[in-house]
Amino acid sequence: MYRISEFAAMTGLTKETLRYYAEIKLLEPAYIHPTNHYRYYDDGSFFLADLLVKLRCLGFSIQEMVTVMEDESFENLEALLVEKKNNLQEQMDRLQMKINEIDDFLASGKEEG
Amino acid sequence: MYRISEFAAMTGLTKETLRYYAEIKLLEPAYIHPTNHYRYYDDGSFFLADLLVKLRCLGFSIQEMVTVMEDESFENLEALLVEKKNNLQEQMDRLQMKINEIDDFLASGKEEG
DNA sequence: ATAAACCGTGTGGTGCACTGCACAGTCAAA
DNA sequence: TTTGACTGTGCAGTGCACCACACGGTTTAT
Repeated sequence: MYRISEFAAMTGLTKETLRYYAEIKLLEPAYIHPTNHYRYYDDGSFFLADLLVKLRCLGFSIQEMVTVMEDESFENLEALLVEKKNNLQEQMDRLQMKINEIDDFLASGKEEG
Repeated sequence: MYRISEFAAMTGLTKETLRYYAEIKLLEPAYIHPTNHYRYYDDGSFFLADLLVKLRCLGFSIQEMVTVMEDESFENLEALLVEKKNNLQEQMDRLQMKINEIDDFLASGKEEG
């Protein structure tokens, strides 16, 4: 069982983020001391926190991560990953369109100037 | 000279956005009535507003647009567009990396499952 | 026993780019 | 002249994902 600071160091999340994740029930401590309310995390918590860090890095929003965590068997995870991938692909397409627009903009500027 | 609602309809910006842009001196009305403080816009305003809409669509932040507008001759515009294009390219690269990570994630999941 | 380090709660702040609302003055048409 | 549409100001709120801080209790090491 790890206390919040130790667990923060293990996961790369800050203490504040861990408290926040507990508050919104995204990642609840494995155990909370009944009198002093200290949060304790275990190796199961670590597995989940590690997954959250990965998902966050992939661009998952808090709400999407909540959806992932709500399904303890993670059966939805693959579908959500595929969905996120499509999402990212659309973002890329939009960025490419903007780059093309800038190129047009620059080209038209050169003709006039 | 156009009043704010008419100008909003012309540009596609909302009245509130126009007031906000005036407040932060991104796009100031061509004329402000001295007693009732009504904002009036003209065709020069329209040219600028149209540019702002395009830049916003390209992903320019307010601060970047302010930088563009500060230079009335728009001599910096081309350099800023090139910079923004590189910026967008980097964003695309990061997105591609995330897509690759998801593919790895999905592939590793298939092996184990 | 005491000091340092740690933990809790609660609340407010951050940055971005607006949006919404209340209240009040103003203008245009009938 | 009255009604309704329009405009102004000022300020609070939005969503996201936290961060910072004050204040006070707890634990750990010396």
